[in-house]
Parts: sequence; C-alpha cells; structure tokens
Amino acid sequence: MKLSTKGRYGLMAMYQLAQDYGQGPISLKYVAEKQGLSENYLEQLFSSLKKDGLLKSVRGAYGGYMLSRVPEKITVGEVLRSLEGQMSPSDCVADGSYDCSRDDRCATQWVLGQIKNSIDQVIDSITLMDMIKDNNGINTELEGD
Amino acid sequence: MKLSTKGRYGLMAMYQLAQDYGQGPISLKYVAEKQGLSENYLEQLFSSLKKDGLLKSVRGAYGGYMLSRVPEKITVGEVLRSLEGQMSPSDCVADGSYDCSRDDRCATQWVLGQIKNSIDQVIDSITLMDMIKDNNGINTELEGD
DNA sequence: AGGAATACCAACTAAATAGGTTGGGATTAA
DNA sequence: TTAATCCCAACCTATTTAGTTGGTATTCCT
Repeated sequence: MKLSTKGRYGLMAMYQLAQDYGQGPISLKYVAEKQGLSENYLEQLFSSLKKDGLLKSVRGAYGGYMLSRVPEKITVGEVLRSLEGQMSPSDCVADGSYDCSRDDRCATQWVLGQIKNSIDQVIDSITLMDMIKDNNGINTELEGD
Repeated sequence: MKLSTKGRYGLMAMYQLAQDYGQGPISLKYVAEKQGLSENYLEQLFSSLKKDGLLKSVRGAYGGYMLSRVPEKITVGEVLRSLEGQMSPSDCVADGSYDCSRDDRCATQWVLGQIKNSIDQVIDSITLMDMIKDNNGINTELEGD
C-alpha cells in the first residue's frame, strides 16, 4: 500500500511550482534541484501531468513549466491519479468495468471500497494551495502515532 | 497505491475463518478452495497472521487454523498490517524513526500523513464480524463512483 | 547566424518486488 | 502405520520501479 516515488515526487514538484506560481515558466532543472530529484526522471512525471492538463509548458531557452490553473484549483487527487493511476487499493473497487466474478463471497470488496472512499475524500479535498498554507503554519496533525 | 494480493487474499481467508468460527480447526485446504486461492501461497500468509497472534493452529490430521479471538475483536487493520506492513502511503509517515531530512520543504509529508490517518481510521474500525454482517445485508456504499 | 538553454521523446537497464511453486520435515487422529 | 495436516525454507519467473541514456525540436540571446 505504498505510494510509488512517482506520486511522491510529483507532489513535491507540483508543490514547488505552486510556490513559484505567477513567476512565468519554471525550468525542470530548477524544480529538480530545489526538491532534490532526478531531472530526467522528473521529466517523465511532468510529461504525464501535462498530458492530464495539470501543467503547461513553454519550450526553448528561458522556457519551463507552470501550473495550468491557480494552486487553489488543483487537488492532490488530480496529481496522484495522473501519476499513480486510480488511487484504489484494488482494481475490484476502481472505476470501470472490472469483473470480479466472486459474487457473494467477497465481503472484502466492500472493505476495499470503504478504504478507497476515504482516500478519495482526503485527496480530493486538499489543494496545492492548502499544502502551502499548511506548511507555513504548524503541522500538528503529523506527530508520530 | 495498490494492496498486494497478500492483503487481499489474507482478508478473504480471515473472512472465511470468521464465518466458520466456533467449528474447531479449519484446514488450509478448505479455506484455499472456498476462496479460490493457492494453498501453498496462503500458507505463507497464515504463517504471518499466526506470528502476529491473529490465528491459532492445530497440527496433525483433522488439524487446521482458527481465529485466536472472536470475529468481533479482530480488525481489518490488524490483518492488513500483518501482511502488508504499515498501511502508510510512504515511510516518511509510518511509525518509527524515519529521518526525512527534508525540513520545511516537505509539505508532502503532511498530505501523506492525512492519507495515512484516514486509512487507519477506516481499517481500525472494521472488524471481521462487520464484514459478515455487511455481506448479509446490502452493500449500498459500493456503487461505482 | 549561431550557440546555449530548454522542452520533448523513446528506448534501455539494474534492482527490487510480487506472486507464487517446490520439496521436504514434524505432528497427530484414525 | 498411514493419511492428513501444519510447518519451514529455498527457489523461481514475470512485472514493476526507479531511474539513465541519447537523442531531437524549439526558442531566446548575442
């Protein structure tokens, strides 16, 4: 049940772009250095984020990437789904037409559905702007459990 | 962010044992067949579940496995953590002493913490008995999103 | 015009993980 | 004593992860 680095790095990168929002195009290199990520790897992530309409790009010298919308209008869920696919603990509760063929003997599906719903609720309600605000404040919710 | 088959199969198997609770030891073979799982693979999962105190076993002919506690007292969270490890989207918000070393530049950690908390809340509040009850009723919460 | 900085693209790769299988040994009821 | 079972460890293959490599296309600046 781990997020892959795609989701995590992508979130870090988008957070960086949110911080620099309104400054024109930001180069891949800058984002990668600032967040300590591989430039070449990040490129792949940006490609996916762009395809899904979360990023815009400007080519050529002094080009770069920027958020396609204001940070208030991009949710963590959009970012994660672009990079990780459906944020579902199992295909049998993801979107679309998955044929489980397990009939009544799968109460498990109900449980996994509950997990998915709760994840969705969290990630669809947090925007990049929320990340910026929460990072400036005190992240009390985090302390070790 | 997918559950591996370990977690899913383990949940299915524990659900089966919950249904047959009180009938004495249930053989691995029976559980595997009933749930359509590989017997040998399931054996590994049961080994982990037993180590974590969720299962008891009886050796020899007519032996088998049974829940170590009543189905009301075993949560989905215990089962999943035994098989999947910490149900956390990233090590940086799991238990213990993970040294992120990212200081303030990681608002991502806060987001991942929120996701973890919401998953924990769901899986720690559902017991095996809840699964049985919900499977007998109508699982309305599931319908496609 | 030319060079530097950038985005864009596709293929390649090493290491880890997933999802098992195989082959045996120990224990116990009948 | 035999069949059924739990127990244990090693092995195996395919896929996924987390990148790297090597190039092309575009645009700004001088």
